[in-house]
Amino acid sequence: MARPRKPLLSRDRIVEAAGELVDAEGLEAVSTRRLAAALGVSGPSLYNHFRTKDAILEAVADAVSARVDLSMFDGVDGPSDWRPALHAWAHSYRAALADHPNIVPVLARGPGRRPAGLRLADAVFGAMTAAGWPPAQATRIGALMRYFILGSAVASFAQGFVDDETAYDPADYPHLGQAHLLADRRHEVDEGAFETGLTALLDGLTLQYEALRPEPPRP
Amino acid sequence: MARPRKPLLSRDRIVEAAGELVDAEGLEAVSTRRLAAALGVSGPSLYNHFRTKDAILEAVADAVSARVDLSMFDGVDGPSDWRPALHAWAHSYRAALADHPNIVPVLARGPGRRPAGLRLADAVFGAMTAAGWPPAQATRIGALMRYFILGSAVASFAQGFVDDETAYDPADYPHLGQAHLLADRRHEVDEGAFETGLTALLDGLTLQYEALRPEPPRP
DNA sequence: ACCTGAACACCGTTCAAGT
DNA sequence: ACCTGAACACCGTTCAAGT
Repeated sequence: MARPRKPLLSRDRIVEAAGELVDAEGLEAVSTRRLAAALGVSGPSLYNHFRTKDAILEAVADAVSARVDLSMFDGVDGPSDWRPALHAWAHSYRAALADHPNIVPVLARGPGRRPAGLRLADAVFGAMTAAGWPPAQATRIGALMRYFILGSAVASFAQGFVDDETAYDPADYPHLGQAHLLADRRHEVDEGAFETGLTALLDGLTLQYEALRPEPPRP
Repeated sequence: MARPRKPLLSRDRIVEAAGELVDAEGLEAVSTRRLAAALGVSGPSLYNHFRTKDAILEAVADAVSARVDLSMFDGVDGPSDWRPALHAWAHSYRAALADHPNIVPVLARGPGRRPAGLRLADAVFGAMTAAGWPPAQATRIGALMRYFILGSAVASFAQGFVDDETAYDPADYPHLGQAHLLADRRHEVDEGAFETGLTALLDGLTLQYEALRPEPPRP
């Protein structure tokens, strides 16, 4: 066959298959030939729909961003709204990344020109300024939340340790006696740390917010 | 030449050259052939000193971990010490990563069996427990600090936006009108966000610490 | 022990050729 | 317009051969 009457491929089909391959086997497993084979097509065909392999991965990443709920920012317009919105958003964001951890390194490169990534950045910034944060602070909040959430997805703590008791010699690492157990409890550990960190972050931001708009002095 | 009387290579020389290549041209630029050429040697020679290319990158990453100052944890043994220690450590850690941003994705995979990475995890955990944090909380602090610090290095906010005004159509992204300026001010923006986030995190942890050991009730 | 060139099974991407 | 096979310049890694 040369050209079929109905196109065999579409951008959507390619992105879907690429996403499945990334989820199942990781970023390194995605080659144009492997992906094409999964779609029943030859390697170079993909280049009729995307300029590069990287553009395909960007599209996969953006599809993940698109699943992050932003609706909690809609009603934000005062001092009492921003905290719960940020909390709910952070959890939605993290959940989306946890569903597709292998693509996170691509997301970490930034929104660039990816529409869903940009919508996300726009929504946070808009909501924080609406809540009364000065623009420079709103930018910082968007940035630091990004650090924490992406960091939690890309730099899992528990998963970073090896499930091998002998790897952690007490003579070298006196406090890592239990570290080999982390791998087993990794969801528990990483989720606990995420919630603890998120709460600390929001508590700390609340202090800064209150310092920004001081209570009227009591008589 | 076949085998020279003095070895041409050593693990240290390889790690040093690999680090320079990563810093100068990025992770993707490191191929065994390119690295070997920089060392005046043929590709397969490297396999006499490292089992895989990945092991070389792990060694480069560990050399970066080794430059993180841990001395501030030495004297920690009470309630007033942990916060400044954590603050100083976070800055030292971030500075080390900022010097070698291209290797951060390798570091993000976790300490695994890398000695410097393990020493770092050991020191934080040891200091937090010494300061009176319960072990489960100490683990969480190590994890959440890791998320934030690695996240700030791997998921730069300012660098994530494109330096192109037309990329951010106000109709699509009403609040990103200034986003194209972020690239220019990226150090300022990312450093400001890091400090703001770190302060918030430590403020929040301080609240948790105080809740843990309540003040003796006032009569 | 430590280096070499040849070889293997892969890559991403280009391009002329087909319909 | 959209697919194909052939081709190019690369990869990581193995291995027999050399000293």
